Amino acid sequence: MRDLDKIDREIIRLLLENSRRPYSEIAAHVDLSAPAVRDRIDRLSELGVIRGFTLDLNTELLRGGVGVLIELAIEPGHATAVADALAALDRVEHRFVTADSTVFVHATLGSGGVSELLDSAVPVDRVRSIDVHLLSEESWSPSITDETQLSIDCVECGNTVTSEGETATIDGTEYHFCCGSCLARFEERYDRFSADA
Amino acid sequence: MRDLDKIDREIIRLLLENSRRPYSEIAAHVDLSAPAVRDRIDRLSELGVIRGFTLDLNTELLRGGVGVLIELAIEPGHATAVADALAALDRVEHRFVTADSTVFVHATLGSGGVSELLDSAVPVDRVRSIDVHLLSEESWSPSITDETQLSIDCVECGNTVTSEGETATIDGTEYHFCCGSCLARFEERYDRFSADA
DNA sequence: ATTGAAATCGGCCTAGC
DNA sequence: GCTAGGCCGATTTCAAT
Repeated sequence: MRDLDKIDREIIRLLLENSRRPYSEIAAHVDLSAPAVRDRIDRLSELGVIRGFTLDLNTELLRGGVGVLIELAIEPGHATAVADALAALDRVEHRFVTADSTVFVHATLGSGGVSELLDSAVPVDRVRSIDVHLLSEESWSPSITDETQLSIDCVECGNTVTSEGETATIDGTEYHFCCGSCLARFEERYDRFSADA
Repeated sequence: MRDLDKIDREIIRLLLENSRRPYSEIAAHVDLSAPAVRDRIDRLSELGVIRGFTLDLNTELLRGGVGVLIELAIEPGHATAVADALAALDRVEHRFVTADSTVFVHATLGSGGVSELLDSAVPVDRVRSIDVHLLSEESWSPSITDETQLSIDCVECGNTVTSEGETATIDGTEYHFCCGSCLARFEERYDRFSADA
């Protein structure tokens, strides 16, 4: 498994700035051919590093309601479940889960307010407290630093996959492993599972 | 000034999903010609509703440091200034300013930790307290609802510009006004200012 | 209609086994 | 010496203007 190199980071930087840039323009910047740039972008997409191409909207010019940051203190162990339930909601733009089991939700309220937003999605008995911060300003400016590296977990043991790791495509899906023995163990389990089914 | 219509919102939705979509494909979806779609996207960009085309990166696969949400309680009246200072930092991805003068900053820490990040940018004497939340999960899913409308402030009086408002281009810049008299007042001041200079 | 970009393909080069 | 991965260049198809 190759890590991100300087060129990958530069391509990401250029696409963060303008994702509609033609491959040929990017190619000129990083001194490669257009197909090579495309290959790298495809690879970054398959890896999941690039989740998609999207818009930077100025939400301050759009009025679909009031912007809020909701702070939910959750029973330990249930933060991820609550966060997942919130992910499905249209009005929720960001979710942050903290190490101490608090969920921050950045959302736009409709006329129904906070209760309309949360009631359907959040299991009340797991929530210890709710704090709603009204927002007067929001901004977003994504970036990537020169130190940014890949951080992929081995699907077998959970350790971080280094450049010595291995990648295997099984039934059309790519899986990443930290070492050959994790790959072997995974394949064995996979074969057993497939045979059962 | 025209407001957002159903087609504008559909175009935004399609671009949020994939900003590299060709105009022709969008055109087929909304039943217009490709140039017409282009005109609308240009208009949305000029209005500032679309700030740019960018990437949705999976930060959980990228390791440039530790993700944190920093909560800064600021002296009333200085929140915006502090937020602006933070905007320039590379490691800061989001900033939220609340109505009660708290600034939330979503950032990725380098080896220098929080102090390295904040020391250079934040005037310490304006900060009442700092709270750092370590993040274990982050997610982003932008969307636009059917109720979303434009919300542009009149540059003369600050009121919201409705569909009855007026737009004028002065020295190459577009300005929006809630009514004709605000436009006239603005132009008069502008001429006086230009004459002085 | 013209210009330019995206997609696709065969072949080359390099690193590693 | 063989394989895999990364890149190039040419060509064809499709989009932008």
